[in-house]
Order: sequence, then C-alpha cells, then structure tokens
Amino acid sequence: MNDPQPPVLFETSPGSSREDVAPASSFLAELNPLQLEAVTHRGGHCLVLAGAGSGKTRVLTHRIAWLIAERNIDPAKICAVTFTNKSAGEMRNRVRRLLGPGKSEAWLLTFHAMGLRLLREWTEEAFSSATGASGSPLRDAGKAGGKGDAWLPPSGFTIYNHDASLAVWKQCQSALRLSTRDHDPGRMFSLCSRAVSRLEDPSSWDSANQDYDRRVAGRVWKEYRAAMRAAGAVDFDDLLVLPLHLMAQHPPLRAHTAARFQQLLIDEYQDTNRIQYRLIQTLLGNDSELMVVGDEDQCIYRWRGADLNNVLDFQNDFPGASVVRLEQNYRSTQPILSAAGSLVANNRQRLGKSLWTEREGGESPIFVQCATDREEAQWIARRISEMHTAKLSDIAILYRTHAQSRQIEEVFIGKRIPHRVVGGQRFFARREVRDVLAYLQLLVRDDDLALRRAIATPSRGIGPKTIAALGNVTAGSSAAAALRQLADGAEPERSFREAGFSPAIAERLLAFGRLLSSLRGVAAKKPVADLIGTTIERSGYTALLERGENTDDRLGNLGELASAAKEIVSDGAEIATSKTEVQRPATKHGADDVNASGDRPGKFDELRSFLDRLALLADADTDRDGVEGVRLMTLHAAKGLEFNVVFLAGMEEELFPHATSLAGGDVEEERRLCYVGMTRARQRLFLSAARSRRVNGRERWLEPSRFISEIDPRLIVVRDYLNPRAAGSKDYVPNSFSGLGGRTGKRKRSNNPAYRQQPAHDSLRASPNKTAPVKFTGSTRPAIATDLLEGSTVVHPTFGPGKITVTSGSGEKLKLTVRFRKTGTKTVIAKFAKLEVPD
DNA sequence: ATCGTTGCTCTTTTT
DNA sequence: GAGCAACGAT
Ligand SMILES: Nc1ncnc2c1ncn2[C@@H]1O[C@H](COP(=O)(O)OP(=O)(O)OP(=O)(O)O)[C@@H](O)[C@H]1O
Repeated sequence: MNDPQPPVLFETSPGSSREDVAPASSFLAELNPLQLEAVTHRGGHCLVLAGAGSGKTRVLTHRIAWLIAERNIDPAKICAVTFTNKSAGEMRNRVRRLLGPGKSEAWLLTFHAMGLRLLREWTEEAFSSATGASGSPLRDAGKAGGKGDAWLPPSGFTIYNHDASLAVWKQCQSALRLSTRDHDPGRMFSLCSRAVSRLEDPSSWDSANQDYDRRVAGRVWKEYRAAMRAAGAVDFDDLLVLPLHLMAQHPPLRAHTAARFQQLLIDEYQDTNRIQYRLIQTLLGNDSELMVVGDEDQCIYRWRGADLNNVLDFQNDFPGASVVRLEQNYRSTQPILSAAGSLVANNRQRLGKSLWTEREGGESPIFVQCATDREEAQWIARRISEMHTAKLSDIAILYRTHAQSRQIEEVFIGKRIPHRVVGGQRFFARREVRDVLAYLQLLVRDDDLALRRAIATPSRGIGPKTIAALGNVTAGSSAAAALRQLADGAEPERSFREAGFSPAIAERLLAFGRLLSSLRGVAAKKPVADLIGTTIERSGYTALLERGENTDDRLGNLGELASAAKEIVSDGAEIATSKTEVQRPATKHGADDVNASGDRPGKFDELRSFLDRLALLADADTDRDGVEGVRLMTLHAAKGLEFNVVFLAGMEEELFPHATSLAGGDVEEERRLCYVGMTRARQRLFLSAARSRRVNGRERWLEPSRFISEIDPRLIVVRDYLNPRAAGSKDYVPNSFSGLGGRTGKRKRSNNPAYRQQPAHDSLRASPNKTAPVKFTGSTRPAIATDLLEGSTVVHPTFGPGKITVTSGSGEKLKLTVRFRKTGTKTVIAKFAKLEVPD
C-alpha cells in the first residue's frame, strides 16, 4: 500500500494531545500513540478513519473501558453500536476483561436492537412517570403528525423479519389486485425499504411526477403500513424510523432519551444509512460525545441504503469534530496487505490512505483457476487437509452468494472436513424452523400470519376462508384473537356454532384452539427449549416430518433451534436490564390487545425476548466461538472478522463482481467487498475460480474475476490447477494467463452449444471487461471548483472527455453528471474523480 | 373448501 | 432449486 499520501481532508484536532492523559490504566499500554489519542479523546466528537485491521474496533473497546475507569462515566450512559449482535457481545466481553469483573450496564448493541429497546421501553406509563406527563402523550404525538409517520406500537408488538414482512406485503398487493407476475413483490418492497432508509416517504409517491414503479410501490406501501400496524407488528426499518419520528414529534421524549446517551460510539460507520445518522444526531445531548470509526474502503452496504456521505461529511455535520487516522495494520502480513491495497486502489470513490504493517515476510496470496466449481471445492479441501498447523476454526471460506456453499459443503462432507456454515437467516428461513416459530409466536400473541402458517402445518382442514371468517367474528379483532376467545371461553362448541361455523369446522377449530391453550400452559412453566419439543409433539409436527423426506435433517434443525434457544435465553438473562421486562398494563385500545398470554410473567417474557432476539439475529451471530470447524460464510457476513487462513472462492466475472453490479450497478462496491474479504486474512490468502460453474441448475462458463487482474501482478501468485497433476508444480507470475485453457475439451458437456460459443480466452489482461482509459488528445490542467459548471467540458482519466450536464451538492460533496463522448453518461464525485479541463 | 401436484420462472449481498 | 400460480382430485 504505497499510495501517495492522500490530500489532507481533515486536520487532527491539536487540542487532544497525547500528553494530556497519563495512562494510569494499564490497558492503555496496549495501544499505539494514534490509537491512544483516539481512545482518550475528550470534549467533542471524533471520527476515526482508518483501513482494515488498524485497530478501530480495539479503539472503541478501550475507549469504553477508559470512559468508565478513568473518566468515571456511568456505564449506563454509554452506548456503543456495532454491526452485529456477536460483535456487541465480544465487545462486552473485552470491556469486562479490561475492567475486571463487575457488571457493565453499558448499551452494547446493534442499531436495530437499540430501536427495539427504545420502543419496548417507551410505554405510556414509563414515559409519564419519567417526565410527569399525563394522558397518552406518546400515542397522541403519533397521531398529531397527521402523516402517521410516528406510531407507538402496542406493548405486545412483535418484529416481523424479512419473510414475514414480505408475506404481509404480498397480501396487500393481492388485495389491490396487483399480480405478482407484473409487480415483483420483493423488488417493490426493497425499493420502499431503500427509500425509507434515505428518509423518503413512499406514501407520497402517488404524485404524477413519479415513475410507474414508484407510484405502484407507494400504493402498496400505504396498505402495507396499515396492515403492519393493524397486526401490531414492526419491520426492520420501523425499528429505526419509529424511534426517530417519535422523538422528533415529542421533544420531551427526545430529551429524556438523549440524557442516557452521554457517550455514543459507532462501529462500522461507513455502512450506516441516513436514518441511522439522524438517530445518532437525535440521541446526542448537548454535552454528549460521539466517536465513530470507519473505513470508506469497507463500505459494502450501499445497495441497501448505506450512505458514505455520513463519513465524508462528518466534520460538516458535527462542527469542531476531530479526525484521527490510524495507519498501522496489526492483522495481516505485508504481502496480503499489499495485494489488497493494490486492488482497492482501482476504486475512484475513496479518500485513499496509507497502511503499513510490521509483519514483514509471509507468503503471497495465491490464485488458482479450476475447471469446475466442484474441483474448486476439492482444491480448497486439499489445501486444508495439507495444513497441519492451523486450527480449523481459524480457516474461513468466503463467497459472494450463499448458493456457493452447497458445493463446498458437499465436498467437505465427503472428505470429512469439519465445517460450519455461518448464516443465521439461512437457518431461520428453513421451513421447519419457520413453522415451529409460528407456533411459538401464536402462544405469545394473536398473530394471524402465524395462525395461517401453524394451522396449515400439519394440515387440519382449515383454510383461508375459515380464517377470514374467524377474522370477521369480532369487528376489529384478529382471527387469532377470535379463535382464542371462542376456544377458551365457556361452552366453546356453542360459541363456534353461534359464530356461524359448521359443526365439522367448529370441531377442528376447537381442537386447534385447545392445542394452543395447552401449549400456553407449558410455555408458562417450561424453558423455551422444552417448549419446542412439546410443541412439535402435540401439534403433530413430528409426525408430519416423519411422513416426509429428510426427516432426520429437519428434526436435527429443530434440535438446533432448541439448543439455540437455551443459549439465547441464557445470554439474554445476562444482558437484560431490569427494564426489559415490560409489564403490559390493561390497555384501553382494543386494537392494541395483541397479547395472547394474559399477564403471566416469567417464562412468557423469556419466550417473547427469545422471539425478539431471533428476529434481530444477524448472519454472523449464529457462529459460536469455540466450536471447531472451517467457517463457511458470505463475504458480507465476514465483515469485521479475522482468520489465519482465508479462501475467497468463486473469483469469477458475473459472480464476483456479480452480474447485477456489472449492469449499471456498483462495481466499486464489489471491489470493496473483495478488499474486505482479502483483509480478513492474517497469514494466508487463497483466491480461487472455476471455469465452469453450475448456476441455478444451468452450467455456466465464466472468466476469472477482473479483481484478480487488478491486483498488482507482482503481489499474487497464479497456479494452474486445471490439470491436477500439475497442481503446485509451477508457480508463476501472471503476465499472461495462457496455459489455463487445457482440459475442457474432454468434458461431456462440451457438445452443449453454450460451451462452444465461448471464445477461447487466453489472456485475462485482455478481458473486455477491463476498461481501457479513453485518451484525450490536447493539453489539460487539473480542474478547480470554478471549472465545474453545467455545460463545461471536463476530461476524466478513465472515461475521457465529456460535458457536465447536472451538478449537485457543493464542496467535498459536489457531484457531477457528465455525458462522456465515448462512454456514456455517468455521475462522478468531483473530489474523487481527478478531473481535468482543456487548457 | 382444502390439499397436493405440475409446470413455470428467475436467480446477490442483509438488519 | 425454490417459490408460485393454476389445476384437478378429494
Ligand atoms: N496496538 C495494537 N497492538 C497489537 N495488536 C493490535 C493493536 N491494535 C489492534 N490490534 C489487533 O489487530 C487486529 C485488528 O484489530 P481490529 O479488529 O480492532 O481492527 P479494525 O480496524 O476494526 O479492523 P477491520 O476494519 O478490518 O474490521 C486485532 O487482532 C487486534 O487485536
């Protein structure tokens, strides 16, 4: 990483000199001078901007310890926001280790968990007693908005995860008679979600100047929001948006809440979105201090609304804020660091940074291209078998898409290599897991989505019509509530009949209602793990699985769910603050009564918090340290982690960078993702590609990723594995990739026209995907601000000459839309683009 | 009214 | 390979 020193964008505040602080706490000795400066920063906000492995997370951890030990800050007034629950847990442990035993009451959580916690705490009662207000100020604040942005969920509210939210969305869509063929629900939902995370309001998209997609999506979104509120449910976005709007519309609530956030620390700031930024702003009190840490090269969530401007504008947003840059990498060896640096240097949208390591020596990253995805997996397996030293859990295989894990897993199973696929949502998206969770959900609250799912598995002769009829039994009450009331009331048979159900249907409904009651009885006494077992027995779910296929796998997954329950519940007990137990008061609002359990405390709260925490589980959260086995996960899930040995599998065009990013998407983000992956490695880094790969059942023919050729060729070793006999025999430096083409003629599938159409490619460097710079003949000079006006001609180092058609923003944020003569219209950030103008 | 089967489509990353 | 709409059987 021998980048020229980047332009100084931020001056480090001279006020926070290191000498001010005597490192009385021994743990400060574990920091280098720049880290120490950041950790002990006082009196203002601070951005730590630094590359991979430079100890940003360590700075946060030590700062928390320092705030408590040296500045005597009440831990309850410290909040650190991390990207996953797992990293929050690790941070909690490290702080404990630094400070010694003693409970840390600091909030260490994710943004979503924070939103949840606030919403759970903000009951009318809690608020009234804290502020002396009377009446229902919160609820009224929500109503006063008119637009309905602010909404205080009823106390029994639940979180719908992506699947559940999408199910609601689909219902709304079909209620509006919008076919899912013409209007992809997932697309529309994510369109709205992205908009919401940019603080846009999709319900205002009905105006004529919106494009068709948005108008339609906006219509569905209004229905969706109404349906979610009627169900007493919040989605992931709500967890951020609702607290924001509630505080905005109710200043005393904001003041009351902000008082707790005297010290706010944010990890992975480069991947925060606009709402999160606003939340941070809203939560800061007058004398609060904010520290954010981030790395613009590791921003990998722009596709879901992460906004790099949060980092770029930090000093504008928080005037007087300091910036500390860390430059020493403690994680990787020089060759790995250099290779990663040379890759990400291909991005234009970056500030640039220098990063060095004392870990001289070490082996160069190795790239190998295999014939097929299966051979790729076998190659990886072989490399792992050959490593005698490494602990398996210190090895990670990272890939772009989940689908890639299958092939690797199969090979690993065959070769008996212990491994773990990390990916929580994957696990919780399994059918059997979702089915059982629907039952659990039903025990806790009257949830129609859960009712529909549970009542149909195993099938009980009750379908959509009957459930709709249940929903109409009592106006304004859910089908689940009606069922519970009818079945649990006196003379249920008569009630059902009077409600208009035929005897046969009534009998089935009653049987199901009684099943739920009996399970509620169990839920009130037994731990969640036991409850799961009882549920699948009594509901006939076990029997259903035994009749079907993959019985053992599926039962095994439910066993895992039960053991996850044990772990999560015991974790939760440790983390819980007294306020987590929100006792629900009798509510006057009928629609708010979504609680199916009555007021029985204890085990029910445990079950509720278990369900809450499941909904918020990140992929990375499902990994349990200490369990042996190679880790398999997506690159996204690997963010923030480190391993001795890292394999990046599937380094192929259209897979990585993914095809969607090539078609007008964000290739730079893919490159950052690759950078993130490479920099997870401490000692060894292997990159691999397959020449042909099964993608959705079809065999596809793929070129090696451009990222391989973008890495400085002196920093990566290319091995030929197309012929296994030659594997490892010859290392050579890739000035040309010739020789990688062998062996394909033998393949059976070579009659497939798709194969024959592929031109023989013998030089990766000549890949058409690699953009050759467009030359501008004529003399130019670097552009200055006054050159960059609409209509002026500029010259871009890669795209060549073009005319500015639109400008937006100003200063560091100045963005230009330029119609390039050769390469079409593109939007560039003036600061990054190294533009020139004709002299 | 409900349930299971068939045939079709589209394929990223996630809190 | 999963999810879904549409169909036909119960
Ligand atoms: N001053 C130090 N001395 C020794 N080791 C350090 C020091 N600072 C950080 N480390 C180690 O370097 C590694 C990377 O640190 P950390 O995870 O905090 O970096 P990071 O900047 O958050 O990384 P990334 O952005 O890549 O996730 C860790 O193993 C950490 O223990």
